[in-house]
Amino acid sequence: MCPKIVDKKLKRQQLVKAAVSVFSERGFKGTSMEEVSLRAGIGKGTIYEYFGSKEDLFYACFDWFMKMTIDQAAEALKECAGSEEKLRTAARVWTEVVIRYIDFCPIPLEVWAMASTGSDNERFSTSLKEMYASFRTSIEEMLREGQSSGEFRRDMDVTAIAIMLVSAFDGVLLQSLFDRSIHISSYMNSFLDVLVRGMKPDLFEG
Amino acid sequence: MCPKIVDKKLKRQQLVKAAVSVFSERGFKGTSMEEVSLRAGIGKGTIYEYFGSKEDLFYACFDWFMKMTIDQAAEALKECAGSEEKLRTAARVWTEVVIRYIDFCPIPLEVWAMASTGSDNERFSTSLKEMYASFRTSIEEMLREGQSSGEFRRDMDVTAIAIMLVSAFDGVLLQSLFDRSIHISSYMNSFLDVLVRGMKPDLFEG
Amino acid sequence: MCPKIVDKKLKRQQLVKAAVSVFSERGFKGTSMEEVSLRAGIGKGTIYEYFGSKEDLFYACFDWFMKMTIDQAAEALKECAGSEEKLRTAARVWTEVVIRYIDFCPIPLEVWAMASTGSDNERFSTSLKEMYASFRTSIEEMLREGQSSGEFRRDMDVTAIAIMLVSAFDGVLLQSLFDRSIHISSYMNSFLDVLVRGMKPDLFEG
Amino acid sequence: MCPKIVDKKLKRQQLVKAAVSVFSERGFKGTSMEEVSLRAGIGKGTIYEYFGSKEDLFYACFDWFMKMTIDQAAEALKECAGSEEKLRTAARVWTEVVIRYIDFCPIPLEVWAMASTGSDNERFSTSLKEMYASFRTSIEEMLREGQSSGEFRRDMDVTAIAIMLVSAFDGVLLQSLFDRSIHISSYMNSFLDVLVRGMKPDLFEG
DNA sequence: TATGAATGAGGGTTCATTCAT
DNA sequence: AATGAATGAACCCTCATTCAT
Repeated sequence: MCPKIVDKKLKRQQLVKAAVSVFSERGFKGTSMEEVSLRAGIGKGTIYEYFGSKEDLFYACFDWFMKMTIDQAAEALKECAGSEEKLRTAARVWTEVVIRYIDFCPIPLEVWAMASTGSDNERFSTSLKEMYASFRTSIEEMLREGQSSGEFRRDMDVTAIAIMLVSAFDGVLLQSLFDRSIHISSYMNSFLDVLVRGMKPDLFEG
Repeated sequence: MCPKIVDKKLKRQQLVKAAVSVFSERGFKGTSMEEVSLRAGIGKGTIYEYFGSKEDLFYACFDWFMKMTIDQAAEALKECAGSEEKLRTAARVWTEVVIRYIDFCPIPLEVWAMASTGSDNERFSTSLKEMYASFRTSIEEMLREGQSSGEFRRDMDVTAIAIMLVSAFDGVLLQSLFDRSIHISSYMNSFLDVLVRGMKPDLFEG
Repeated sequence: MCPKIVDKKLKRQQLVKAAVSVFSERGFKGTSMEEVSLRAGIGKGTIYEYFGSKEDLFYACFDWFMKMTIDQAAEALKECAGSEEKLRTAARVWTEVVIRYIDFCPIPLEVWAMASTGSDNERFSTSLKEMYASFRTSIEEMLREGQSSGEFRRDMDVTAIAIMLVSAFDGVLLQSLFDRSIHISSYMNSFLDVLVRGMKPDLFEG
Repeated sequence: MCPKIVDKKLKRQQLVKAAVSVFSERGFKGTSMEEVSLRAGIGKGTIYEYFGSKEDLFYACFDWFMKMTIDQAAEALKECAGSEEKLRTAARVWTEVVIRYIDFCPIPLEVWAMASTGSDNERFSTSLKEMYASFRTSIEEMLREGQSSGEFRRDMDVTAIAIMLVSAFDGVLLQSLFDRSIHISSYMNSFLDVLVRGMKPDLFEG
């Protein structure tokens, strides 16, 4: 008469949480649906009530990671005033995410690997491209804003800087994974010091 | 007395070549030994005459990629004079390798993913760490040389710059994989223009 | 909430039954899990729901044979009075088991072979040794009982007789396997007639 | 002009010797032709110059064991006078063979296992049957001789005793394999003491 | 005659997915 | 809605045998 009332949204989230931890530890192919179900404390078959396939589940995990990152960045950038401050804030947020969620960082790495191989992973490469485009555009805007305001010199290739900054951000994620003793926070700052100096207008220009 | 005479070294190399192309397309787990054997034009069992396991074969592929990169860099750096030139040359070599071998770049990516998950891949994470340490040290040396010669300012964090540069290099590899339309060469140059400016001593210092 | 309900114990037993018949026909190495699954009328993968490996399955088959033999012997010996009667009953039970289960006797033979070669079959050799020790001890007890009661002479080497009797029992199993026309039952009796006569005290002793 | 002169007989024997040791350690299926060739110090393909198949090679090993046993028995029995002495000599020879060649005894065991399973091992079961028939007949003859000479009583089932004795001999081989601490020699003697007493005519018969 | 590189059929095992309950 | 027993395709690896040299 009255089927069991279940908060499917909530259960789905819990399932993703369990899956994230397993995928992070074992990688996509190394993870079995059975282990996910055990970690989540539910039956193996039940996963398929929430996700159509292992890939769907994995995609949800990646999606969680992406959204979490974007949210944190948006939140932090809301209150920033100057361009340089924004840039440094973006770097700080990314650093914090990497440090805080380092255990789950194998997931985006795995997605990179999946997107770069195989042709049937349209979904992953599309998401990745969108995310990158979005990040890059954000950075570009910051830089352009800085140019308008006179904070940054006008003769620099904004797109290039943006792309390379995003690259550097990805790179520190990678290195943090293999060598967790690296203090990416201070490195990132020292690096930005130099880079920002290179972006400042010449003093005598004015 | 007179068994079939075969150049095992050469055949091994050809096998690695075939394996590199399959692993690049399908990833480690997605690659079957059968497909490698077909691509190499040999029998499935023959692979095991040259490599003890699928993992061994994959490691050989990664090793090939690593050595190839290092060799090209060493070759190019031999004739460089100034520190900035060295830095730019290193960037150029990396860019060229990425462009030229973009189809095989999924392999280091896969290795990154393997090294970050699972604990039974000691070999891969060790190699990776060594390679990173070596790259970082090379860059550090260039920077320090520049400091000694007065090309670069003394108050910058050499280690931080080195780590972040290596990160940026890795990052462009990643982005190139997902968006092959990116002109990493020019981006890399523009980026270095800015960074190097930030590393130059203040004019009025002297 | 209501998964498929299966009597796993029962199904496990049925699986062992099927496996016993295949292993008997083809030997351990000659048996494929596929054939076992076909004989059992289930899918190949299903076997692994019940047994962790082929060796586990085989061990279960041997275990079944051992336990069955021991049970039958214990049952029959319960009602025996005299020592000679016990001895003859033990012989009869063994004979009956051999005749009745002759088709499955290759299994203990295979275990013998496995236990005598290779060092990674600890489990099998341990079980075998335990079983032999148990059999030998039982026989020894019968003989000693007979000595106490005056049925058997005191100057015989009880351990030696016990060991040799167990050996003879094994031996008839072997010969029955290769030549099924042998009437082991009557041979066993005739043999015991002679042996028992040799074990009786000299008439004039009293 | 003049092909290398090789003593094929000798080389064949050396090959069998190597094969015997490997088969004994690893069993038939567990032995690879490669390991045999290594142990024999020759090329893998060379084995096939001397034996048509792995089974042929194994058969040769078994044949070596059989012939060796028979030869030793024949040699020892040549000089025996009385029936009991012959019986005891046969037992002693068997015991010595088992002790001396215990490391190679897995081979007849393996043959038993092969002959009892599979239908395509005609050769092995035929040889086994012949060997058993021969052994049994020899024992029977000894017993009958003893009956004729008055050493043994006439009312015993000679065939039964012979079969059971052969069984007991096989059995001690088995037990020696699993428990090498057993002193089969003394056990065999003690056992024969009892059995022979049971075979002696009643004193007052005469 | 001797060799060992090459082969490919075969087998144990895993696991995403299905479906009866 | 939830479950877990069942499945079978897929895959890594072994190894007896062949054959070019």
